[in-house]
Amino acid sequence: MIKQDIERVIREALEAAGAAEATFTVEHPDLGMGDYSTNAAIRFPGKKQEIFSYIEAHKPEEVESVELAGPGFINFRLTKDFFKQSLGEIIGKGSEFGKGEHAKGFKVMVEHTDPNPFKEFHIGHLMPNVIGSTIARIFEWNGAEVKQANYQGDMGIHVAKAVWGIIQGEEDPYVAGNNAYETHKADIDAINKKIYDGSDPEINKIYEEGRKKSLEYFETVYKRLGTKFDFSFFESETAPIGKKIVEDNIGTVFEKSDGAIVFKGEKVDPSLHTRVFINSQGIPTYEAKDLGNAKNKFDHYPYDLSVVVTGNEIKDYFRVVLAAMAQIFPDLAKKTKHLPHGMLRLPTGKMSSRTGNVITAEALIEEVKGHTKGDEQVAIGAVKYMILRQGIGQDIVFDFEKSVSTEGDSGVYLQYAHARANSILEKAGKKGSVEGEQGQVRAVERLLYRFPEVVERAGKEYAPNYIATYLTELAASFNNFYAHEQVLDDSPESGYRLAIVEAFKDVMKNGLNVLGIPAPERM
RNA sequence: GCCCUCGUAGUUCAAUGGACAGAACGGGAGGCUUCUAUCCUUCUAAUGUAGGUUCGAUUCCUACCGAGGGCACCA
Repeated sequence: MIKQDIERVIREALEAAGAAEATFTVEHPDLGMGDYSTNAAIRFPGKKQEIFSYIEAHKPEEVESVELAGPGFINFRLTKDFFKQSLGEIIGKGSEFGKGEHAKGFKVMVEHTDPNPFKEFHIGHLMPNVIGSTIARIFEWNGAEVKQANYQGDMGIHVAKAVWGIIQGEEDPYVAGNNAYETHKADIDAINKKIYDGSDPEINKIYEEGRKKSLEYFETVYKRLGTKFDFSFFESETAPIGKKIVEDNIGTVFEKSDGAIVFKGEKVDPSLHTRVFINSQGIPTYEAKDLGNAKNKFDHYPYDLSVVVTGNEIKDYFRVVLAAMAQIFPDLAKKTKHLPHGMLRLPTGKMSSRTGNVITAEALIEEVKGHTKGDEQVAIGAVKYMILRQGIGQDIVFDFEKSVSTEGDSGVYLQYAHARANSILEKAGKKGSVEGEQGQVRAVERLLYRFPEVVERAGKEYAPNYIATYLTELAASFNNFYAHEQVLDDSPESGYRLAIVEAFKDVMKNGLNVLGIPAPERM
């Protein structure tokens, strides 16, 4: 609202200065410089005074002062009344504050986590799970209709390896099968084919039992993490769909090569490469299944945007699949956004696992829980925050001490600030009031009203860390405010200060909700 | 060999082409403790190298150095 008003005045000023075509930005500068800032005048050194004067003379009523600073930035400082109103708005909207409509009517499918049955739910699955479900919530907060999908590899060589391991009576079937693949390749490949065509009743039975058990185990993990999927898709269903799509396009999109059916990506773009879509045994590979998956997902839910969250080691692979898809389903390819994330690493020697080199997600949570007095909510929040605090494409080195630190950059710090605000309100035993005397505008007030903009930007740029960073800054400014201002006294301003506490509590709670971090009322 | 990604304080991370490159932890110095596992103030310290584009570059371009990932029947 206010931002649009400022933009309008700037445009008028540029027109008046004969620079109607100029582009400019309006953004939040550092707190000390004001509430909004524009670079509109910077390109016109000769006219900056003229532009500035126009803006100053026509400033929106919510703007208290305008100043020309630095190399030509124009900074806007908002009125105390504006903050008073925004505080009232936050308290009035409560748990709705921050919800926007910029993605209203938009159907989004977010596919994430994608664990493979027969294998462990390891720490590598924590990344897509936490990031994917948060992206989904951010879109929801921006007004979109969102469905979350889990796409699971219940078919393929990795499953054949595990089934082989089960037949051998191995304690850890997948690891055993994987180790034995070089020496028993023919056997395992044969099992793979049998699983695919379902021709062997004995293998079918082993397969079905293992699959069921595995999926039940995943459900317990989702419950713990707070993930709810709207759809569960499996490679066993996308395989035939994908296979048919590929077969229908042989000669046009795909070609035969050494008995396999391949897509030559380099013919479209030299930075792409050739990939096999149906192998020489006639079994569709992951590539073909992904093609089938895209169509299958759209058939279940006609999305405007399909976000696929996976590890970034698959980035180049996905580009090739998308290039093939662009020739078959150009519309779906255009709607697909691949979101690669980094790896979650542990400091060396920090944890070891009995089963090979795999560390399960639950083992990590338990380890963190050991540092949180056994508090599950705090542990989950700590893990999620560590993942969300940084850019999603980067690898993370999980620091146990830091993750549960009560100060600084951690989930606990945010949860604690929220619980503390709650506790203050409870102790006050009364509602805050924006009608009281206001006093100085503090950093907390300057930050609170920005929350909806932060959520919007996080959605546009697929960047949950914007929200995490914002919340941390907000919590710090709140702690500062609390340390220096009397909230629980009888001064004329105390009612208003209490209102700040209340608004802070709402924004922090909403922020934690968007990130999927538990926000206990008390700790 | 080719294709991607990434090199920022001692450490872990930020920075839609903008103003003195921000935080947090660590380390130094103080203070507060009303409300938990406190918290606050202050000091310390960084853009891998060399060019280029720009009024302005951590950001864009080129080369080099260094790390990681990928490159046909795995996912």
